[in-house]
Amino acid sequence: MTTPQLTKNQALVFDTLTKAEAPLSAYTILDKLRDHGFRAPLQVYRALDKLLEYGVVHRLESINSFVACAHPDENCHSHGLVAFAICESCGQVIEFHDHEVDHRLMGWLKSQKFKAEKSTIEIRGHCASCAA
Amino acid sequence: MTTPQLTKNQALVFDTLTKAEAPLSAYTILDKLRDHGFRAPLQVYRALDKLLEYGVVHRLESINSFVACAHPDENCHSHGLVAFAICESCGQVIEFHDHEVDHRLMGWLKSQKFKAEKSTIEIRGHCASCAA
DNA sequence: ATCAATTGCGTAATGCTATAACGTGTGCGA
DNA sequence: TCGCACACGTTATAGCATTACGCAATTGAT
Ligand SMILES: [Zn+2]
Ligand SMILES: [Zn+2]
Ligand SMILES: [Zn+2]
Ligand SMILES: [Zn+2]
Repeated sequence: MTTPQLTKNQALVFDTLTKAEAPLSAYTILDKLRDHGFRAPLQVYRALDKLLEYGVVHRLESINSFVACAHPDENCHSHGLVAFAICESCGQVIEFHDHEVDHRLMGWLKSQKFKAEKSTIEIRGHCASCAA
Repeated sequence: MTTPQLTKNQALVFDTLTKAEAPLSAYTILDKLRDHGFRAPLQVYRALDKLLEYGVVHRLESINSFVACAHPDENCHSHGLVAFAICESCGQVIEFHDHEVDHRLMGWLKSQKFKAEKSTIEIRGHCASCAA
């Protein structure tokens, strides 16, 4: 998927996520963009939907938040699973890919004749800095 | 973790989940239990918290729902990751465990000095019956 | 037996997350 | 010019989860 030119709203949301040091909720993004004319949640959600579609943003299901893709250049996303380690202290997210895990999971799913479409792999815990 | 005797509310919620053929949201559980005296979401959430703690119920983060554990007898949960395949047509959930995936993920996390505490692995798609 | 601490329960209020429904404007090809 | 697709703005609503308060039952010393 090649990323088309972003619209104004999409660019604002993407910028906000890119500059953030931790995942942001849709409503947090909304608050950060009020000065730029954002007034309603839907403006954020609509932009996020497109950014997710383009693959430049990920949604973290376990914390209802969004994060800019850490590997926008690699094309891993098209043929592999993405996993996230999320620090519950500082919020930092490490995004990673592992074809071994990928193959193993896909193999199991295939044996069950389950047709996979979307995947979520999220590990919550504490990062090296925060693990005291 | 050994499961203590369930309280009345906990047993009602657990029963509801056990009988269900698909994951249920907290509010759906609430509706199903109104005849048994449930009036507020908190009654459900409190019971769910305990059931999750005992490991007899799982939360599916990607669909904000809860499901009874499919392997209540095995003690896999204590030393391994749990994964779910969720059919978006019929709602059916397949719960499975794979030590290979487990080791691989944990190895990676260890290399990052990340201390894992909770994990979420959920694959959404279509089950064998629904995959037309 | 009594007191204190813990746990569960009931209710009301609130907060956070996400979508539905409606209408407007703009660009672009038929 | 018409029709269509798409982005946008606004209001209202739906869905998910927690905070806060008080009371009752249980437990476990003293
Ligand atoms: Zn990515
Ligand atoms: Zn951290
Ligand atoms: Zn289980
Ligand atoms: Zn199905």
